[in-house]
Parts: sequence; C-alpha cells; structure tokens
Amino acid sequence: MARVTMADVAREAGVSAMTVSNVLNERLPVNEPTRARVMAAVAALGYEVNLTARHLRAGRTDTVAFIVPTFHDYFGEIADKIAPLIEADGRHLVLERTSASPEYEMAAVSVARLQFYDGVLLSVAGLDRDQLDRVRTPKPIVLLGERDVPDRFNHVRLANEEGARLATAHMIEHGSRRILALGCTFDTAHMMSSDRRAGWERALRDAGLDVDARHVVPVSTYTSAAGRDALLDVIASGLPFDGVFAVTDVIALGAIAALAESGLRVPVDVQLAGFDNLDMARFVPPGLTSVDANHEGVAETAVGLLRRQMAGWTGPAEHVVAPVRLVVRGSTRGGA
Amino acid sequence: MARVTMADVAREAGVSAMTVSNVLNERLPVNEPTRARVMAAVAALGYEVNLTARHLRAGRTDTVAFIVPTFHDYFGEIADKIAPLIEADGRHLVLERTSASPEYEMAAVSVARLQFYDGVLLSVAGLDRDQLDRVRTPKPIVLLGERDVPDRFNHVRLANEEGARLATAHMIEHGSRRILALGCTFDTAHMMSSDRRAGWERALRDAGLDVDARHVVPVSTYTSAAGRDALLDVIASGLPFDGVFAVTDVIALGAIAALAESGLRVPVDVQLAGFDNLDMARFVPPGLTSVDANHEGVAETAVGLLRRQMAGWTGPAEHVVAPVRLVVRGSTRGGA
DNA sequence: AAGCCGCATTTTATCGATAATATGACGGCA
DNA sequence: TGCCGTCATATTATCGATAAAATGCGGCTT
Repeated sequence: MARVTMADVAREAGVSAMTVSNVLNERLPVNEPTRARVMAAVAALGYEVNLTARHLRAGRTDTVAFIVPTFHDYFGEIADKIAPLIEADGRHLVLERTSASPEYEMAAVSVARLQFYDGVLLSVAGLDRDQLDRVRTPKPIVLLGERDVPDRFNHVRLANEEGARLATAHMIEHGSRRILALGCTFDTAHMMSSDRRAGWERALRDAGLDVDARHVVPVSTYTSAAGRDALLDVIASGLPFDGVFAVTDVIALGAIAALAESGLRVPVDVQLAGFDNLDMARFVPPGLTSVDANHEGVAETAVGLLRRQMAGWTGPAEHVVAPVRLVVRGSTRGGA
Repeated sequence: MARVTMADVAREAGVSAMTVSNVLNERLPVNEPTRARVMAAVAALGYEVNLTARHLRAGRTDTVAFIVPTFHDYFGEIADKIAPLIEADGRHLVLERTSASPEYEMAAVSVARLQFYDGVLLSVAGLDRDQLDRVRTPKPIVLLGERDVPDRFNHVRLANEEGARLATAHMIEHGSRRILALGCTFDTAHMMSSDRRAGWERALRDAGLDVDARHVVPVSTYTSAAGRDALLDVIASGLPFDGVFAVTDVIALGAIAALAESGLRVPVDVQLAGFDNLDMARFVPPGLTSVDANHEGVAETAVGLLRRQMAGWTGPAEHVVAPVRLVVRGSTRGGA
C-alpha cells in the first residue's frame, strides 16, 4: 500500500524531489549522470507519478470525458471513433453516462465532476436549453446532440431534417405513398424526434402527398423493443402503410422484427429506412437503408473544437451542422 | 476561472475552513446556526468541492473504472448493467478502453492510472496470464473475461464450454450434422475462441459425430464484417455445412448477412446460433438463438466481489464461472 | 468556589507534485 | 585576482481539502 513517492526516488538517487520531477517531465535540463541516477532509482523503486497530486498542482489531467446518455449502441460506436483522436494528442478518453435523465446529466456536468477533466464532450439528451444555460464552467466543453443549446457553447449536430427528407424522398421515389414516421413527434422544440419528422414532412409535401398525423408514431423509449411494439400496434390497428422511416437504426431494427413477425416483406410490401447507419445496418438482412451520420466526421469536428478550446482559444462558439448522406441498402427498393 | 475554495466560503461565513468541511461532510457535529451560515455562504458563492484535492488528502475518489477492449456492442451493453450497481453505492462508474491491445491494456492498469479510482473492473482481452501477473497494485480489482488469469485476482468468467455445447447440441438435436464453429480456434490456452470450440467439439462427440478440423473457421477480428467474410469464404470453397455456431452474436450477425447473400435460408438450410444474447438477437429476423451470458448476473457478481474488496476484505480471491443458458429463437429449428 | 468534562471550533500538519525562486559552483574575462 | 554570468540543482511555497491535535468556553459536580 505504501506508495513510492517522488521523495523516495530523490532520496535513493541522492538528489532533490525537484530534480526527479525535472527528469521525468523534461522541464529544466538535467546533467546526464544525474539523469541516469534518477532513472535508475525510478526503475529500482518502481516509481509512478501520482496523477492526482500532479493534477492538483499543475491543473491538468490529460483526460477528456465523453458524457453519454447510455453506453451502448450509437454512443458506444461514436465513442470508439472519438477515442483515437483524443489519444493522438497524448490524452485519455473516459466515458461517463447519465442514464438520459436530466438530474444525472446535471450532476455529470456539475463543476465538481468536470474538475477531473481537461475537457468534456457532452452528448445532450435530457437537458433543455435553460438547464444547459445554468451550466457555468470555464472548462472546455463541446456539446453533441440534436437539441437546442445556448449560443455560448460549441455544438455539433446532424442535418436531421435533411437526412429524414432524403430517406423519405427515396422511399417515395420507389413507390411508397403511406410512410410512417416511427419514433417521431410533433414537438415544437428542436429535438431529434421533431426535426426528423419535419424532414419526413417536407419530403411528403415536396412530392405532393398528404401529411397524415396518424402516420407519426411515437415510441416510449429509443429501443428496438419500443419500436417493435409501436409498429405492431399500428399493424394491429389496421392503418395501412407501405413505408417506414424510423427515427434511429435501433428503432428500425425493432420495426424489422415487427414486420417479419407480421409477415410483411421488406422491401416488397413495406420499405424501411433508418438513421445513424450503425455497423449493424450493413448486416441485418436485407440490409438497412440508413441516413449516414458520418460518425468519424462528427467525431473529428467535435474533437477539433474541443482541442481548440483546450489550447486556450476564446473566440466565439461554433455551431456545426454535420452533413449526412443516404446509404441505400436492401430494405428499400433502390437497394441491391 | 478563479474557482471558489473552501477558504473563501469560510471567510464569507466567518468560520474556519475545517468547519466548512465538517458541515459539508457531516463528520463532526456543527451547531445549527453555524451550519446555516456555512450553507448560506456555500449557496451565495456557488461553492463546489474540489474532488482532486479531496482525493489527494482523503485517498478516495468514489469512482470505479470499467476498462474494456472497445466501447461498443457487448461491452457497452454490460457496462449499462454495471453502472446502476455502482451508483447504488453512491459511486460513479467511468469507462476506459484499451483497443484490445496488450500495450494499451498494460497502460490502463498502470499504477498511475489506477490511482484515479477506488476500484477497477478490468475486461481482459489482450493480456495473458504472465502479463497480468506483473500487475502489482493494491487497488481493489476484479477481472472479467474468458482468459486464464493469475489466482490472486478475483475473476468472473462464463461457462464457455457449456454454452457452446448447449448451442451445438441443440442444433444437432434439430437435424444439423455439419456444424461450423465460426470464430473458434484450436488454441490450447484457455480463451474464448478455444473454450467455446471445446464445447462445440464435445457436443459433436456426445452425439457420435466426427470432428472435422475444416469446420473450425477462424475470424480476423471479432466483428460482423470479419464473420461475414469468413463464412463467405467457406461457402465459396464448397465445403458443405448445415449449421453454424458463431462464437459471438456479433459474428453471428455477419453470418446472417453471408447466408442471406448466398441464398441460404435460416433455419431451413442452415441453423445458426450465437453467444452473448445481445439485445439485437431478439430482433434480427428470424430471431437469433443465442447462449445467454446473463449480463445482469455477471454484473452483480463482479460488482459484489469488487465491493467486498473496497470494503477492506482481504480473503482469498474468488474465481466465479457464471452459468449460461440457451435462448432458442427462430434461427434454429426448435424456435418459433 | 475550584476543578473537570464535554462539546464546538480552530490550528497545524499533511497528501505528492511542481512553479517560482534561491543557491552555489565553475569558467571567462579584464 | 576579483567580478559576473551561466548552468545545474536545491529550497520554499503552493494547489485545496481534511485528519489529528489543540483550544476555549460554559455547565456541572462536590
């Protein structure tokens, strides 16, 4: 338990603690013989720096947090894209989760927790603009996610409306006329479910089709199970449809299950498109057409903004809308 | 930037810093009027404790790390099970990843990084027994994963052989005679790919079937893409088979894609079973039969062992083999 | 009335590293 | 020979909280 400290190393090498620090951090020059003696002592005692003490004194942790609603699916995939970018700067990435609940999210961005990190990427799921506005921290922070955020934060979001429009228009082009917006809502605040609904709506209008409010089908949570249940309810209700735009790929997977169970063939009877282009979308038969959110591009943009802040930049915050593109696969009739 | 410190609060409230600490931590009793004054000062100044300073002095972070090879899929799902258990004790869970590379994994368990945490759950993917044996830390630590580990570590692993045997026997029972072991290997060291192969082999022998080495098909990485490619190669080679035991569900998803592309019907032409019972397995048509690894049970066991260590227990380490069961779905003929 | 005790609060020392500053040895130059 | 500058290394102070020990005060006992 008795950890080896810098003072122990200093004693062993017959120098002062400061010299050990200088050797290890290459801050001030140290003569070669002294250096060698220090290194030998470090090796002999198996010394490792106490990062907590360094943090307290030097004010730096070389660690960045990515705070997510949940660890799995979308966020897990994007975190794996972010990690190498952070590591390239010699920093460490850690994930924390908020359970998508506003209280947890507030707690996660409390000044206390943020002190552990040199910078924070926060995926906003539960907090609204006003709650975010109460977050007053000088920490470099970049927000990710589809909700509205205060201007003073750097923010990266997706072209939600455009993506939904692309997917919906594609299904219309290939013959669908009654397309469900599964997991969407008529909320007025900007958020994922409403922005994507707006895109779905625009595609319909562009094609001269009616917007039927019954086609907007909410889900209880953003899980495959909820997507499946919601779609089964629609099928049971007898409401006719020949296409499904699912607000996320996870929901789309639930839709695939519901359609299969109900004997509806994809894409012959019903076309289906999702959003996010998760890895899974390539492999689930017949291949899920999906709006590609360009995880890597989003990761690079967000990390770039964060890096700039950590380097001391204090210019105005940026609000980036990441472009999307449609990846066509077998679940729509344009696909293979 | 100028953070509010405990000394600032003390000055504002007209007491000493120690009294502020006592109020906030409820360590020593403090008179109500004083308490109220301190709380008022805390609120007025918006004070939040500096967790780094507390950590340095008190030696406690109230944070547990779960160190995983990658953030997505299996580990993301299990992390979401672990998080609530850690939070129930008033602690925080953070994830770190190692990219499944031994160097990163060694770095992640370096004494330096571990100092940030009160305890560590380490999912071993890259390190072998000898490398792990070099990890000498007094930190509470519990290992997860299918590799052999030194006795002195607490360890939770799955009943790999039994799970693979169950899945394979189930497919034999329903008529398969030539079952591939996709993603398995003939390695002699205990690891996921070889233990599960052993279970597959045992099921074959139990049924009086030959073990054909060509049926053991390795994959380059544990990804769906690699699973798909490997199975497509087998199909192209003309080697006949009528069942696939995939070493993980992620690999199984790749197999589903390969079979679909090749016009082979599941489960009519080929039965398929995976391992892990990821959420996805319920929803991918026709439903993926899978060995359920009981994520929640594993999470509870691992956290229980960790909790005990963090509470000061120093008895001998435990090596738990978590039981598994087969969840039958449409990808095998016993399913719906 | 003297002494002691319990309780609230303060003081001091400390966790381990590092920024800022001080010291001291040596070489160069007039 | 004496002074100064340079470079390597040592000292001191500090980051902010907290454990442990010290103080001080009023009440109770005898």
